[in-house]
Amino acid sequence: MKPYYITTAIDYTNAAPHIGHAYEKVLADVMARFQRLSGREVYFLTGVDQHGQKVQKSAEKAGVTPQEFVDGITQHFTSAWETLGIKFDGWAATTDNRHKRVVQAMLQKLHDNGQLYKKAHKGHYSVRQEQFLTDKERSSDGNFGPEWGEVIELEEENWYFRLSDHVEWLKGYIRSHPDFIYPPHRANDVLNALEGKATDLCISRPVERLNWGIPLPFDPRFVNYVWFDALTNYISFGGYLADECGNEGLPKFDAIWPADAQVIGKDILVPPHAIYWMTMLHALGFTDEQMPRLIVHGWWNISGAKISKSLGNVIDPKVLAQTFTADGLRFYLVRDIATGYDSDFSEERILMAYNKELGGGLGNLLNRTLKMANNYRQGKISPGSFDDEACQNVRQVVADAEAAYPVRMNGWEIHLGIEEAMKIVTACNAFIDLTQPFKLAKDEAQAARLDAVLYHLAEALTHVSVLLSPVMPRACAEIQKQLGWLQPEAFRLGDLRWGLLADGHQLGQGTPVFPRVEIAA
RNA sequence: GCUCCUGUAGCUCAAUGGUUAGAGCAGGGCACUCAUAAUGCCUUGGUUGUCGGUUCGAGUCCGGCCGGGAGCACCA
Repeated sequence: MKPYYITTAIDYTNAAPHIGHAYEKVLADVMARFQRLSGREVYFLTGVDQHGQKVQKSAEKAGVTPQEFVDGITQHFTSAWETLGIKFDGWAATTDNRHKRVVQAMLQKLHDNGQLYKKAHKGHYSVRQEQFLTDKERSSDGNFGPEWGEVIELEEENWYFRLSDHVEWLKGYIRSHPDFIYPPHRANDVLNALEGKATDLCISRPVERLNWGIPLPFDPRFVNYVWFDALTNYISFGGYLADECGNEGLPKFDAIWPADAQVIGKDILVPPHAIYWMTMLHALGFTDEQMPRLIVHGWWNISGAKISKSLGNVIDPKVLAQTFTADGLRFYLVRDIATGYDSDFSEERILMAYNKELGGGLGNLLNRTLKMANNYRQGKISPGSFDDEACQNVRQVVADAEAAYPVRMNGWEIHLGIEEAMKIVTACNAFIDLTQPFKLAKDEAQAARLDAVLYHLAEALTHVSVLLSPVMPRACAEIQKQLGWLQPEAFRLGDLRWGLLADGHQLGQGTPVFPRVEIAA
């Protein structure tokens, strides 16, 4: 099976990352880790979009070169991803020379094939914003508002991509490939946007207006503008045209393409990814079988401005990670939203998810299990010979969860996959209250039963630690450390079976993995 | 304006046209003491936005109205 190639949108290096950036990367990272755990080879690409006018202007304002400026902002991203445990294989920075070479080679190819042409455009131009204005920019009275400053008539030559040549193909492709976009209802938006007259895509800016970009190889008076630069990262850093461009240190393109998942936000589906990106690939000669799959996620809405009072700036992922640990934040970000839909970020909810589900549920289960095992058996456990309905039920819950979990995860229903794993936690806590091992310990005649109960708890927890490891890699490693069980490097989901802990297994000491967070109201 | 989605418990959401519309959280009560004031059990709570239609039967299908949201290609 080909490696699982997963990408995220590359973030614009104009400002530091916020919770939305973090969510997308966590979502992709969870899927990448899940696929690795499933035994699939994975290539996970993420990165930053460093060119463009906003960067050029911000750098001028800051009195530094554009490269110095983007290097600074880029560090905010890389350090945030390190904090959050985002484990990517490839880093796509659009100022990377390997990327520039591919963009130029690609543009040259399209130029040679007659897919690009030059024409003059006359329209309303905002001097202050340095951009042409469309009717959408007009205010309700039909004029351009004061925010645009002086608006003049301007004629300018630019290069265009024959996007309209590929629209009919795209419509047919979307209709015949229901899996192209997840969730599928988004495809309607694309088809709706494709109704009406198709127009071509402007892909350049004169160097006088924009110089912070990649020059067109066949016309150096122009710089490439946005899409053929930013979107191309998915293939340039995947090894596309690597031989021809002399690029090294990249994957074998034929081996990893097409992307199994291009994780993007709903704001950049139409038109960039669903229309520009797809027609670009088609123009380059990619076949239907070589088209990527788009995973479109929703947004975290910040409802009301008052939620950050007691937490400080709540939308800064680093602050949240400090309060709830990186894994606590990762858990919340994929637990409290359904992929493709929006959710409201709420301080109350993240506090609840952390304290109740992780602290009171999973963490406390581990802690009470380890304390009892250490108090009654010096931490040494044995399955023993005792069995009853309660024990069987625990094993059944584990088996059911492990059957449902990969189905949910593969279908991008991460929150439901998590729910499956948490069912084991709930069942184990009920199992303790039912069997009352702390009472069994006082009765020597119940020794065999106590052995069975303790073993079932520790074994079930081991399984949970594997299932949740894509979501909370560090916390699950800590849980496994306390359980005295080291997950083998090559351990896969398919290796999960009852009896991971050997007879006589020595458990470690328990320390709260998710210490309770107290927040003053 | 055009296209599409949506309205179910305080909140977030489930319910191939078929028993008495379910679950989690929040709220209330009880139990327990191994554990991070943790856990378990029980429980209150709904005229399914509204009006009409189709049907033996409608949360589900159709239409109107009211409310919420999304998208509509040379904006990054």
